[in-house]
Amino acid sequence: MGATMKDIAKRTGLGLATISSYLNGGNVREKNRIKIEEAIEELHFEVNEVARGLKTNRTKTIGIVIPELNNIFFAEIITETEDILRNHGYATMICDCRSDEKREEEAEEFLFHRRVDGLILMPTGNGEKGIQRFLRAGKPVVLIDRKMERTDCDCVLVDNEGAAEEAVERLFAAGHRKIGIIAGPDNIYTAKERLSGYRKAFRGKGLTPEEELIARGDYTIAGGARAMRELMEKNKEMTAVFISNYEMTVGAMMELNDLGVSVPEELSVIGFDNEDFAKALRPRLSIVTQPSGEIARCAAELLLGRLEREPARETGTAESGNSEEERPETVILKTGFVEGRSVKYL
Amino acid sequence: MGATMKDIAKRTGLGLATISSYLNGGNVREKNRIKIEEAIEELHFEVNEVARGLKTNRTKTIGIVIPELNNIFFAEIITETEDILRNHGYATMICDCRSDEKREEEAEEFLFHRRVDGLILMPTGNGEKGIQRFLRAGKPVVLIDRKMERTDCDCVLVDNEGAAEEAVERLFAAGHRKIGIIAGPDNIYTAKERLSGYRKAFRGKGLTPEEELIARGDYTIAGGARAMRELMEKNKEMTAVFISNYEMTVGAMMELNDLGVSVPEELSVIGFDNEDFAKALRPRLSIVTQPSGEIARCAAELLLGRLEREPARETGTAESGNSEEERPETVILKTGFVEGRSVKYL
DNA sequence: ATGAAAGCGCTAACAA
DNA sequence: TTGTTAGCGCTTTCAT
Repeated sequence: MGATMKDIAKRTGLGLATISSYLNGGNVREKNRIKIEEAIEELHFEVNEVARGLKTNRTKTIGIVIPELNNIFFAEIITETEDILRNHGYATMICDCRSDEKREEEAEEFLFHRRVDGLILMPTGNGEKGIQRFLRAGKPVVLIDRKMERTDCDCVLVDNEGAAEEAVERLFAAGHRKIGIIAGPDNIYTAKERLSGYRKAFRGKGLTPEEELIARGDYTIAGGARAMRELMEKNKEMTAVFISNYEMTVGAMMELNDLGVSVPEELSVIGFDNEDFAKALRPRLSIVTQPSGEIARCAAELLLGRLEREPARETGTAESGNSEEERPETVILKTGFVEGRSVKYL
Repeated sequence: MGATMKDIAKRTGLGLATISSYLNGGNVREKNRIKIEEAIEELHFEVNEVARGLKTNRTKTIGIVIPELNNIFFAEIITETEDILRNHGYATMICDCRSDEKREEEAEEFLFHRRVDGLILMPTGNGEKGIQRFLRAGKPVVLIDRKMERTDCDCVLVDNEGAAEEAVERLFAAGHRKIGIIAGPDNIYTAKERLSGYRKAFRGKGLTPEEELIARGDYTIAGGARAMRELMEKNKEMTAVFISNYEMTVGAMMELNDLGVSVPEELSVIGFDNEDFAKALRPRLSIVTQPSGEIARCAAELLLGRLEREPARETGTAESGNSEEERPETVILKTGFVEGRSVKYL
């Protein structure tokens, strides 16, 4: 089932090359063009991209590995990326690794076997093995959200440290001093940076935060709830909290609900990400926002750029061609802040 | 770059068929097995699934077309589906068509050209053209969330009408009579069903809802907000509202915030989907929930079932083989209800 | 158990 | 401009 170019050739009495030429926008005599188009119509011919991919060694497919699809921040990035890539003729294969390092590596292997032309990765683990495989094959890799020290590829980040610092500074500016933080797991890049920004804000005031004010969440809703409870129990004098990712923000707000703590009267709160959620809360939550669209555009641009520049270089020769252009780039984007009514001015 | 089976054959002195046999779990003399494994190791050989797909006419890839990836309900289904499929060796190509019929059809064409083995579709439009293309080629299609009258393929739905009816009945049971609804666009299957359930609940009480109590949203956050405002303006006596999808629930709650309406004192509310959101609100929101995991499992199961049953039937012969098994199935799943504190007992 | 050879549907020289 | 031909990397008869 499914007509092939050969069928079209036979039907029109033309050669394979002519059909191929037509299909790829080459010059074909008007008369033949019409014949070909008729044949295509009648035989319901549709190009087989798989065969094309085998021949050209380019599948026009990009792999995306993501910790959780079921996470609005990542999902937003993916949507936009997929859109851009598809507009450039690229399909995307998405693998959700459920924040599991092993599954992440399996996904990379899986995608490599399917010969995707490039990889967009929001890393869960620190394993470079999967990435190196791509790099060695001359396939571009773009990291999103998290940096990996030793790996040589493009990278799109936001200024996590600055974002956290600014958020905490706002709390200071509102007169707060006993400011808690719900931090993330310390093996995650963004979590480290955000905690570091929190500390930096204290340092800027010549202060050092008490250790009890720092609660560890695990970037999940449940973890955020747990951390908030812990914070409330250990810090009777705490007047404000900064929550360092979206899921934990949801969890923390749930917990405050359960505890019957009123915001901002009894506790001021600044959360993270997802404007829609923030606006639906009462009172509206002040949050740090990340530019997901811009992140997606940057990542897609970096990837497409390399894809067009290096025409599937077959040889893995160490010598780099166009020196400047080939160097990995790191783009750092600014975060935003959306003011709600969850911070009380003391 | 990248070793091929031919390289392994040369290296080991064996024939291509033997390597292929080894790779596909066939029987190979112990001695040769070791040789092959060594060669694979040294040459960094990795199977080329593209070539395999061309030969076998099965890409082991499933296409998914979805209205909005950036929508928690769909995203949850996708995550689970992708997981199951990948565990069965299938990759998934996801296309977000942004609730646009034209883009939906483009996506279907796009995926067909890439020769995906099957399609999971959460339809936006009513165009059957894209689907027919798959069906004609003997490729299974599973519809999720929305039925299409004239199309002959498997389908996984929830009991939308029943869910809405039950929700409204609960409001009746709490003593409400002036119950509004934020309905969805009437060209969307689920929206029609849910509105119908609302009407049915009234009928069950021997009543008919006033038309002013029915506001049209468009299944978006902004639309939900708009509809809620409209409802509040037109119905001064309204004591309760049922909101018929998640995005509109978020929007409606935002609007109630802005209007300073307190829930449930001034207005009782039942929303839709997303337990996490519902629990983070104050007071907790009562909601109808959909079994996204189960939907995903059903869809994957139906698809994999057909994929295994019909071994890429080449011929498009009209006669159906195993009569019973081939008939399209429609699965209708039950919705759930999570009780919050957003309904006042009058 | 293994090898030889044909071919999946396409592209890309090279000729004509 | 068009036709011929040789693969891309794999699976799959059919022999051996």
